[in-house]
Amino acid sequence: MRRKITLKHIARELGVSISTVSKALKNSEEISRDTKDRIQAFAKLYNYKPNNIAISLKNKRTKNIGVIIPNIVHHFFTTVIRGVEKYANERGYNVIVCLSDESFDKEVINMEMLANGSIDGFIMSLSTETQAKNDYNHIKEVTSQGIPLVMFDRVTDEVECDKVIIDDKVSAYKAVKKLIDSGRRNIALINTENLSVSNARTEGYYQALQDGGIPINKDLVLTLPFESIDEAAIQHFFDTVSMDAVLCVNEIFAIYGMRVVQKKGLKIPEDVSFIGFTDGPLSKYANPSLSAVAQHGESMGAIAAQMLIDKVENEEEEEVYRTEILDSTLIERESTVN
Amino acid sequence: MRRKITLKHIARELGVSISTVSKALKNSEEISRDTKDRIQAFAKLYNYKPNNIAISLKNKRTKNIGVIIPNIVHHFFTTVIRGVEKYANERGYNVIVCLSDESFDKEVINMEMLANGSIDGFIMSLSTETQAKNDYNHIKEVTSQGIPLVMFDRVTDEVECDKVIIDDKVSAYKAVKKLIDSGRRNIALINTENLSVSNARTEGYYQALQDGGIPINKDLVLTLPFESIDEAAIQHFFDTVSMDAVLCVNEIFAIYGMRVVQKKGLKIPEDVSFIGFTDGPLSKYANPSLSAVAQHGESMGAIAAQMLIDKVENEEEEEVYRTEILDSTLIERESTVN
DNA sequence: GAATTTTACGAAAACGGTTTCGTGTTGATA
DNA sequence: TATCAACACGAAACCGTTTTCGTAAAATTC
Repeated sequence: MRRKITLKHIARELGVSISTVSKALKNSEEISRDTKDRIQAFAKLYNYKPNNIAISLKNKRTKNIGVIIPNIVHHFFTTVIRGVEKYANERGYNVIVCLSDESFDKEVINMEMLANGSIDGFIMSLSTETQAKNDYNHIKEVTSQGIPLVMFDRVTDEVECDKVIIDDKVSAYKAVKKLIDSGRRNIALINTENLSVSNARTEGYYQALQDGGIPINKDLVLTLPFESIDEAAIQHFFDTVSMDAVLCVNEIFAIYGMRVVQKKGLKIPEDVSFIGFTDGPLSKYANPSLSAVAQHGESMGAIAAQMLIDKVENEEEEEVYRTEILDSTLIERESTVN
Repeated sequence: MRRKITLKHIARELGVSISTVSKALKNSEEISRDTKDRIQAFAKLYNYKPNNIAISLKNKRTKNIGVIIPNIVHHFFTTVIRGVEKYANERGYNVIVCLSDESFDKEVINMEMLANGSIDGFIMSLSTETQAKNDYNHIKEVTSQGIPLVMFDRVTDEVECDKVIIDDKVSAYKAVKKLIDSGRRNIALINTENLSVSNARTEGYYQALQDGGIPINKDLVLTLPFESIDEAAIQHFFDTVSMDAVLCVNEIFAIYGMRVVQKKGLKIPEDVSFIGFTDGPLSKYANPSLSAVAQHGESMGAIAAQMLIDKVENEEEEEVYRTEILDSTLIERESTVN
């Protein structure tokens, strides 16, 4: 077991000082060609690589970025991570992933753990619990220490920092408008409690109906607890309410809704159109395939990473925060008529 | 912007030495009650937290574990990460995720980056390119430095380390046997090139046919390039070959296959049964829902993390390596008859 | 009251690097 | 030949901890 070699080893072995070795390996002008050659050859032979931790301590830079997300078993977050990872890697950063599991406490613990020197900055999306509690002190604590933060998707106005989001209201608006334009009048909505993005989508839904001159009917809105598939509630909803289109704030609700509707002998999209939020494999491979609002998670992740690293590397910039609003795309598939 | 406070600050502020502060905060017997109280109160007031990097350097322990996977936009790997993260977190470790993107080069770069002190050990699953190349020097390099490694799912005999896998051969065998027992005779297989797990599953498929007294017909096997959905090839396969059951080495092939079969007017499962590998949301929400071999990624991740951390923390144990073989479960849904 | 033991703290080394500054040798210049 | 700059290198500080060891002063013992 060859243990990692250090500058000290090389110095001792070659009878020079540590500083000389360090300089030689950086090809410093201060060191003679001869000595540099000897040292570089030796280092190469023993595959010397500087210790990241020591460098981090010296530079007060870890080249790690912390990503805190509520859930990783969720296609959207997964694509965001991929975007972050790809971009960060290109700029020489590693990504430490922490899952809050939609829990406030875990979010706090994870942030505190990473904030003590492990990372240069955070990228995060709020847990539902945090959004419900509306308590952001742990986050303010971190930003007040000067640690850069970029929030994405599930954000809050309570914290001043860079943000990258899609305009959920406009996205929902456009989706509903599409349904109206294709002649639908009884448009239902299945949404979720306590979630910033769900609320924004709901606003867009109402706005589109209003602008389309369609009276609002609260019976057409089914609100479910966070992403729990309450099968009975969904069944009951479709049994008691009649509609010709449904907008769902997530994929699962839509997929499950389509099942129920099909079981009732209705045709999709002829009798009922469906549009889901957050395009993922489920939408793509559903039968019929599901029209969906694509959020482009990978770009979102890459942009968040770029904003973060730019801030990390530009020391003492003026404290000005940006909110980047990304376009969403309505991907039309079999569950809607063209 | 309150910058992070250090021992040095506290020491200067209170007119004591750094060592005294350090000891006081650890409640050392060496320090008088009075002094300890003063220091602890001060530290609490300014929310002192020791710097992780400095501790890592001192202890030669980072409390980070590196996870290298080919792809994160893949439900199975996602569940594994979740398992790793949950377990690791409980034991006070953070998880650094790197994606090889199925590329040999990225796998090498990521490992080298992390191996220079950033992590205490690795958990990894091989990229297809690495498996195709059959070159594991980067991995041997790391293990020879004494860095603990646990491989999962896509493993190789070429590297000596702990492993955690499911018995893909047996799993496939059981799935095919199930099909045979339900009366199917023309059982097709859709697999993929250059992938250890796909090969093992293929072996199980052949073995089950043989043991079931069913002659092997190579026409019933369609081999596709890695996870690319060659729609034309799949279409052609189902157009030219007739079968009454299909085993697929991944979800996507199965889902897509079911589509093609349904479009041809055949009924699932009456005319053709389908079983997929790696149970995920796609299988669960497919229409009809897809029977699948569940790999229990989350347990796999948790077990891998446990093996790794145990090794990391048990310094100089005898070098004995274990391979943990997990049971898979055939989850029967609508795509097979009971 | 002298010798010894506690008590309570500080100095310094160590982890593995980087970097500033000082200095003994050269070789060139006047 | 005396002076001085250039060269090539080493000492030491520093990043933020932990930990060993040394030591004044106070307390105890005889």
